Parts: sequence; structure tokens; C-alpha cells
Amino acid sequence: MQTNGLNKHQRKNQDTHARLLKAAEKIFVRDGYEGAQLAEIAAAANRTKGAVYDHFKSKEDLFLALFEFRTRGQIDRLLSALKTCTSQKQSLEAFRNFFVAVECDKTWPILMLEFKLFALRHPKSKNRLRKAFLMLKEPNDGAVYRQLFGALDRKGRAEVDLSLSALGPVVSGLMLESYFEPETLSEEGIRRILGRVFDALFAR
Amino acid sequence: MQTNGLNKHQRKNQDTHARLLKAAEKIFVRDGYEGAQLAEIAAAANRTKGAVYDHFKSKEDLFLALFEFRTRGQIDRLLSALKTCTSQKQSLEAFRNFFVAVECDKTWPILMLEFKLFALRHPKSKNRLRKAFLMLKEPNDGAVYRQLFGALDRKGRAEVDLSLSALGPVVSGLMLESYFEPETLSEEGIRRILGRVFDALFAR
Amino acid sequence: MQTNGLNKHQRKNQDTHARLLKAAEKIFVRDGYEGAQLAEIAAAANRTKGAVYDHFKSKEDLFLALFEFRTRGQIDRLLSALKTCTSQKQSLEAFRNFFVAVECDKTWPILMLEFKLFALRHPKSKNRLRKAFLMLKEPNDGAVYRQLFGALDRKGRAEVDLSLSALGPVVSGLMLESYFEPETLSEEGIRRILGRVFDALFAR
Amino acid sequence: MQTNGLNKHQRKNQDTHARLLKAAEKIFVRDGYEGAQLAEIAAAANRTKGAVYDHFKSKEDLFLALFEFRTRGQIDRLLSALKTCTSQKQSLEAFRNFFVAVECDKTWPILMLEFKLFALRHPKSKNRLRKAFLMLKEPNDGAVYRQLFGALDRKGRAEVDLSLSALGPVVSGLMLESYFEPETLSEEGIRRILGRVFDALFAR
DNA sequence: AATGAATGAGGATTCATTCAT
DNA sequence: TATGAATGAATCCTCATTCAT
Repeated sequence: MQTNGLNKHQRKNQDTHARLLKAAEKIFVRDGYEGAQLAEIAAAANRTKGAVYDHFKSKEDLFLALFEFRTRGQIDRLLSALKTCTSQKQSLEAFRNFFVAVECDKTWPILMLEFKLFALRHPKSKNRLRKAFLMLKEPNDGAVYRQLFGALDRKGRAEVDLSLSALGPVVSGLMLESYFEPETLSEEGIRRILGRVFDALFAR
Repeated sequence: MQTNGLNKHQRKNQDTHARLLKAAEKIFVRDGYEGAQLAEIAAAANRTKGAVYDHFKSKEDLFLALFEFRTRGQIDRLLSALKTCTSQKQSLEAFRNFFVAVECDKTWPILMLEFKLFALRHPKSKNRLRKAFLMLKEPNDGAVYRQLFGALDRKGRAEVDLSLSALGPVVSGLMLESYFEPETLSEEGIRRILGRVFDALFAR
Repeated sequence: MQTNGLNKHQRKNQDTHARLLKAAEKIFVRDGYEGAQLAEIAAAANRTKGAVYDHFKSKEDLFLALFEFRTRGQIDRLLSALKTCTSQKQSLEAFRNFFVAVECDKTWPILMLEFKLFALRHPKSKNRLRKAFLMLKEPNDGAVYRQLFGALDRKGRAEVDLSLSALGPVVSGLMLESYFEPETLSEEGIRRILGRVFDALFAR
Repeated sequence: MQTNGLNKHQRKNQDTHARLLKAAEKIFVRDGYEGAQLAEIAAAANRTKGAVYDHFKSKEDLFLALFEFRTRGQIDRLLSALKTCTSQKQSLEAFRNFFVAVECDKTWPILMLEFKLFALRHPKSKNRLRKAFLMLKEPNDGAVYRQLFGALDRKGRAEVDLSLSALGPVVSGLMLESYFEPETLSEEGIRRILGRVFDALFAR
């Protein structure tokens, strides 16, 4: 009896693939790209190093694949959060919530830092990262864009782009800081700060 | 001829020390802590690896010493910027300018990221980093603090602390992003964003 | 339709076996024993690595089987070249031609080198190689021997053995050199040299 | 007290370099290029793997450096053998002896095979090998050439080149065979064969 | 008979660190 | 103080081999 039209081989393969990505995230976040060891990732996935190389060409390839995978996930979460909104105001509010609710996924901001630093230091891979990254900003070919910000002229659009570009980095920076100074920068504090920053960037 | 009362040997020693720190900054920023090689740092300082070990106990020690050195430098720059201010308003304005003028020292925000990520991953060294780091926030035992924000009650102080904690990370995140997307996040764009964020955090 | 009394399964099996040997030769000659990868051999045979292990116990086994297979082929070619000869002189002439006509099978000399080097480095397998190898020198239990060199006393026989032993290695060495210096050691040059060497060894 | 104007550092360095080359020869001959392990080479030189990389860029570089080193040695040995000869006949005789006396250096022929096979399989390195290799054939800018073969016209020269090219490969092939069949191809047998081959190639 | 997912031992290479000079 | 030769642990990656399907 097969599931999804896949035989056992294929199912096992997919399972391993998913396990490896999950393990990679855990280890890359914990140790950073350079510090992460394939052996630990494999072990965390209950597989061996060889299996990693059956699924990914290299450590770098695994890292980039992880970025693509996670990016798609983030987009999906955002899209589904916006799906039920009926007005622009409601949409922006949903967006604000989505964005302020960092604690949903605390590893993402750190991963983003790691990815950007990686891009900085591996120009050869920057393109692949950027390609996935651009989807983050303009999912659905701009439909979301319009849903959130309405029709914009050239200048308005540039301004929104600027603000959008700032959002992610601000979250990442703050999350990192909160790991460093959890007392001062509590979760609640971050949320408040993020809210203020969000409004400073998008409110009129 | 100003020799600071040091003989040739000592001067040469200081020179090497300074060269090594400068080279270390360059390489650590370019390659990250893990990626940086002592050999390259030594070469960039026109010395050999051995010299590094004459001045610093280890790679980690060099990295932490660099942080302390740079932190002192930042504090000095801030203090001298505030020295001539006569009113609280003027002081806050100076602070705002100091903070918005990222381009003065573009490597600092990246270094800060690297330091914080390092702290995240090397708990043993976190204390030494924090010790230096705290000086950043409360230079001169709070005198600066009062100059900028006046007398504050407990709650007001907590609020200011929160905002202060957020400042650095926000700059770091934005600077990293601007390396990644220089088109969207131009220097001028960053300054504008930073200004808005600053006001959102500190303006009433 | 000639099926040799084999059913489809068996024919397919034989086909795979033959394909694998052919592919193995190609890859072993190109990359050497150590450098050759089973995966490439399998791919060159349009099969997968697993298939190799269905037909051969190990990489080494495949290599040795290839040697045996090729050796049998060489013997057959020599025997059929000698079959029509009616005099000793004619036979020796045929042998000379067979031997001088290296270009018929340019991979054989390289393979031989590889096999001998392998024997040198894998004493455990030397016996299996030698067993096949001896057939090369005394096919048909010495009948060919007599056809070529007539009746020989002990000393004469030793002398012929010596010369025979030298033949193959000389060809192999020259072929390898011609890969290295094709300009100086052209095919025609090799043939001339080989002729002279042959005569020096077997002519009176 | 210094020797050769070198300080201890430099002397130790040279010593290690020589040891490594010697060890490399031993292991490369025994195991072949691919089969050889840097760890064993290092151990055979009483050093560690790291030391190998202080002296050579890579396994390949070590291998090529070994070839160059040994080639220079062979040339020197030949030149000194020819130095005392006063006639062309005497020179050719010395050359014959040099060449027939394989046992002087039994590893050289195997190394040569290994080098040529390496060239076959690493086209990128072929040039470096050839450059060293050419010195073997025309040491001293052709002076030796004339000493051995006198003045030659174009055609005669081509013929001599052909024969010269054949010499090395023939020795290598025979030496390998004698490792494989020491009974049939004794040292004495090889010498006899080589003598005959030499005369077939160079006698009028 | 053949596939393909997974293993895991093994090897080249790097690099922080030490130490004699 | 500074050098540079040497160390050796650490790590990425390869590939022959196994095994469930």
C-alpha cells in the first residue's frame, strides 16, 4: 500500500531529506556555518555523513538548500496569514502581527544573519541566496504588495521597499541582542520595540 | 621627539601590538571569527604567526582584545562628541547624529554582530565580552546617561535601557543588509531609516 | 535466432556481464585501478553500482576477472593467427606480425602494466593473476611453443622463455611512452622498434 | 658554528626536505601514487603530515618534486659516467653500461612507470613532468648527445631520438616484469636482454 | 537481476598552537 | 621580541560496500 503514489524507497528518501534539513537548521543556528560539523548534523538527523552527501552536494549546498526551504516556509506562513484579510488596514495589521510575533520562530532571525554573513563572505553563492531572498519580499508577484500598501507611485514604492528591507535586519539584530542580554531585552520588550519600529516605518 | 617615556624596544612592541589589532579587525570583519586565519592576520600586519602569540594568548584572546580596544574607541568618540554640548536637547541631538552617522565606521556594526554571535556560541567568553560591552552603555558611571536623558525614575530608566539596547543591534542589522542589498538600502536610505527609528525610540 | 539455449533472463544477465567488463576496461585503463570508481564503471555500462556487485564480489574481483577475460581473448587471437601457418618460419613470422601490430589493441599494453603493478602491490592476488598469465605464455600446453620454436633443449628453452617474458613488457613500456611522447614515438616508430627488438630476441 | 653558511633552522629544513623526498620515493614505489598515503610518507621520514605540507603544496606537488629531484640525480650520474670518456666509442660503451646496470637503482624504472601513468591521467601536470623529463634526454644542451652519437643529419637524429625514447620504457617494462616473474627474468637475464636491445637500437 | 539509499572507514588538507633559535 | 619549522587534531569529502525493495 503506497502513500502519495510513492514507494518505500522514495518515502524514506523524503523523510531523510526532511530530517537532514531540520538537523542542519538546529546545528547551523547553534554553531554557525563554519562552526557546524556535517557529522553533528548527520547525527542529529539519525543518519551518517554519507547520507548528507547523497542529498546535498556539499556543506555549502546544504546550507543554501536550507535557506531556500525556510524561505518558502516563511512565505507560506505570511500568505496564509494574509489570506483571510478583507481590507488593506486589516492586512497591514496582520502583517504587523506576523512580524512582531518573533517568538513564533526564534531561530529564523539568527539563520538570516548567518545567511547574510555567508553571502558577504561567499560572493560566488550570493546569487543563489538572493534569488530565494527576493521571493521573501515580493511573494505572489506583487499581489501581496498591493494588498498591503495599495497602489503606489514610483517614489512611494521605493519608500516602501526601503522600509521592507529594514524590517528583517531589525528583527535579526534585536533577536541576537536578546540572546546576549535577555534581561534588558525581554521578549515583551522586543515586541514593544518592534511595534514602534514598524509603525515608524509604515504608519503615516 | 615624543616618546612617551618608552625606549625603542617598547615602542616597537606597541607598534606591533597596534598593527596586529588593526590587521585582526580587517580580517575578522572580512572572514568572520571562524573563517579568519591567524596567518592572514599576521601577514596583514607584516608579522608572522609567532608574533601574534607573543602579544595574545590565542585566537580567541586576540578577538576579545580587539573587542575591548574598539569598544574603548567608540566610547571615546561618543564622549568627545558630547563634551561640547550644553543642554540635554543638544546632547540628544549629538547622540542622534553620532548614531545615525554609521558610515563613519562601517566595520564596527559587522564586528559587533560577530562579537555577539561569538558570545552566543562561546558562553565561556561571554563574561569578558559583556564586561567591555557594558561600558558602551554606561560610560563614565552614568554621567553621560544623565546628560542625555535627565533624571529618570525606575520605569523611565528601564524604558531608556530597552531603547538603548535596541540601537546597536538595529544599526548592525541594517548595515549587514546594506552589504547584501546596496541598491535598496543605500547609505542615505539607512540614515533616514535610522533617524526614524531613533525618534521612535527616544522622542516623546 | 540463436539463443544458445538460454532464456531471456540469462541472456540479459550475460549482456550485463559483458557490458560491465567492457566498461571496466575503459575506466581501469583511463584511471588506473585505484583511481577507477565503480560508479563510473557502472554508469559506462548503463547499470548501477549494485549490478556490479551482483556479478563480481568486489572491485578487485572485477579487475581480476577482466584480466582473465582479456587474457583468454589474446590467446584466442594468437591461436587463430597461427592456425593457418604450415611451417615454423611462417609461424614465427605470424607471431612477429601479431606482436608488432600493437595498434590493433592499444589498451591491452596499458592494462597489462596496470595488472602487473597491481600484482606488485597486492601479493594476495598475485596467484590468481599469474595463473591466467601463464596461459599467455604456454597456450595449448606447449603445442604452440613447439610450432614456433621447434624442439629445444633445456638451455634453449630457458633462452626462449627469457625472450618471451621480455616481449610483453617491452610493448607495454613503449605504448605508455607513446602516450607520453606521441611525436617522437609514433605508431610507425614503435612498429620499427618492436621489429628490431623482436629480431634481436628471436633471430639467430 | 655554521655549516655552508646556513643556520640551524635552515639546516633542519633541508634535512627534512631530503628526508621527505626519500620517504616519498619509498612509499610511492611501494604503493603507487594513488595508493600512497601522506601519513605513511611522513612517518617514514620521521615527521608528521603537517611537515609535508610545509614543504610541498600537495600530494601531487610532492610527487612531481620527487620526479624532478630524481631526474636531476639520474642526469648527474650519467654525466659523471661520461666525463672520463675520451672517444665516441668509449662514450657509447659507458652509456651502454650505465643503461644495462639497472640493478644500481631498481626503484627508478618503477618510478618512471608511475610518473608516466600519472601524466596519462593528469593532463594538467603533464607539462611539468615533461619539462623535467626532457632534460633526461638532452642534458647539457646536446653536448652529451654529440659525444655519444657524433654529428648527425636530420634523419639520423630522428632515428637516434626514437631509439633513445625507447630505452627507458624498455627498462621500466622489464624491471616490472622481473618483479612479477623473478625466476624467468633474473637480474642477469635482464642485463642480457637489455644488452641485446641496446645493440639492436644503437649498433650499426 | 537490478536499483538506490545509506553506511562508515579512510584520506587529503587546513590551521591554531608550540618551541627551538 | 620575533621567526619559522613542525605538530596533530580536526574536518570535509569520497567511495567501496551493503541491504531493503
